Amino acid sequence: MRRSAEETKRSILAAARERFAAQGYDRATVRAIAADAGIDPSMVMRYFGSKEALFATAADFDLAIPDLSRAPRERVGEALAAHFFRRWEEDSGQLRILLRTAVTDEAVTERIRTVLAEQITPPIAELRAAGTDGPAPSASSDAPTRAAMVASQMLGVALCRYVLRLPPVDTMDADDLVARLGPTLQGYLVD
Amino acid sequence: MRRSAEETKRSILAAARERFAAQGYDRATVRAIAADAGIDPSMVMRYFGSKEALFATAADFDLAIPDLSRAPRERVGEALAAHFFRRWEEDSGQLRILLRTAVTDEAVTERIRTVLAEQITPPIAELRAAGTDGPAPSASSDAPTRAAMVASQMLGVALCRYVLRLPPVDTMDADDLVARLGPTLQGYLVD
DNA sequence: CCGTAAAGTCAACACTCGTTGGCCAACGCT
DNA sequence: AGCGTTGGCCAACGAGTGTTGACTTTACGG
Repeated sequence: MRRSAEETKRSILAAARERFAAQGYDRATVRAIAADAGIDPSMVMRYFGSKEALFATAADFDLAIPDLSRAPRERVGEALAAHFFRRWEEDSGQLRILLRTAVTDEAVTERIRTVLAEQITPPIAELRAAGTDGPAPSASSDAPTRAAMVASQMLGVALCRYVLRLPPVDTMDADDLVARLGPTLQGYLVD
Repeated sequence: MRRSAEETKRSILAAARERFAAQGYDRATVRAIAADAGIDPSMVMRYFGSKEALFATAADFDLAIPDLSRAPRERVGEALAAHFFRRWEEDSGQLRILLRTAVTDEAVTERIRTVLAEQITPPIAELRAAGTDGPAPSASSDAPTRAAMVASQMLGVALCRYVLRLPPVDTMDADDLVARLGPTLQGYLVD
């Protein structure tokens, strides 16, 4: 009994997150994760049951979206971009796991679809409904399309910055990126 | 001797492209590719030497970039977006291979960096140099940054449309996407 | 102070992968 | 017809994978 159970469990989880983020699901082997955590591979199975279960808990995090109602209407795009980077810069591991595994694992892809539909689209629809004052019918809402355009730009820049490490996006100041992405998101949000 | 050598070779290559595009490098097994081509796995080695060599020839294609000098200056963004989709819609397989493997294979990532630096950045630098009439010094050219922003948006929308199949981007008309992406690229290109 | 449960190690299983070498069969030529 | 070349298959090897069970060591409580 060197370490406590909870302590070892956290150690395994941390090593798993790092490996999954750096190498993706297939190339991150249980043996390598165990070696990083300083224990035997069998302990991974003991504490998490299977590699897939380990990945499930390692990839179980929330990507909360802010309320767009605050922030001046002319700068909502910039505010949204800033929010994303504020979250990503403090922990890019989760995002790297998401992008590295989404291209292979259908479950992760489905999760992104859900986040887009349930967490990104509604605030945008609300923002646009608030824009049209009065009982404007806003016939066929294109909020899903606008949300998807926002997602495509943000996923793209995240891919280039954290996964592909494409210069000069990978080394730019987050502030500079926000300044450049702001007008784009603004265009997608409010035309 | 059922088929000619060249015929079988093409058959293997076609199966390989489909598998690599759909599953990425690791999950596209030599055995599965051989089964798709209707021959024995050993034939793959005979004709291509190794799995990595097979991948190299399967992923060896050019992503040519158009000349931005034509097209009216106010619509250069839209023209560029249209060009990408014209190329992608006729053969999305190559692009899927690129995106699915770039997140795992460092060589593919490096290839993207090279394309960005040698094929995308120069035309943009030239476009901007042509914009400033006269001997404007254009002190520190931010063409690399602008090119990277363009790349981030286009890679992002390609990821969403062809790999993640994120609704509604995956089913939208290419024309509609071009219309929405045009202003964004325009902003990145000419401020 | 000893027994017991927890924390950890070890060796192995069953499987899949890329890869190899030997064998077989069909065609084209003289 | 005979022969060599060529396209193809079969069986197997060696390495690496996730996973399992039995064994060993450590700490703690009566």
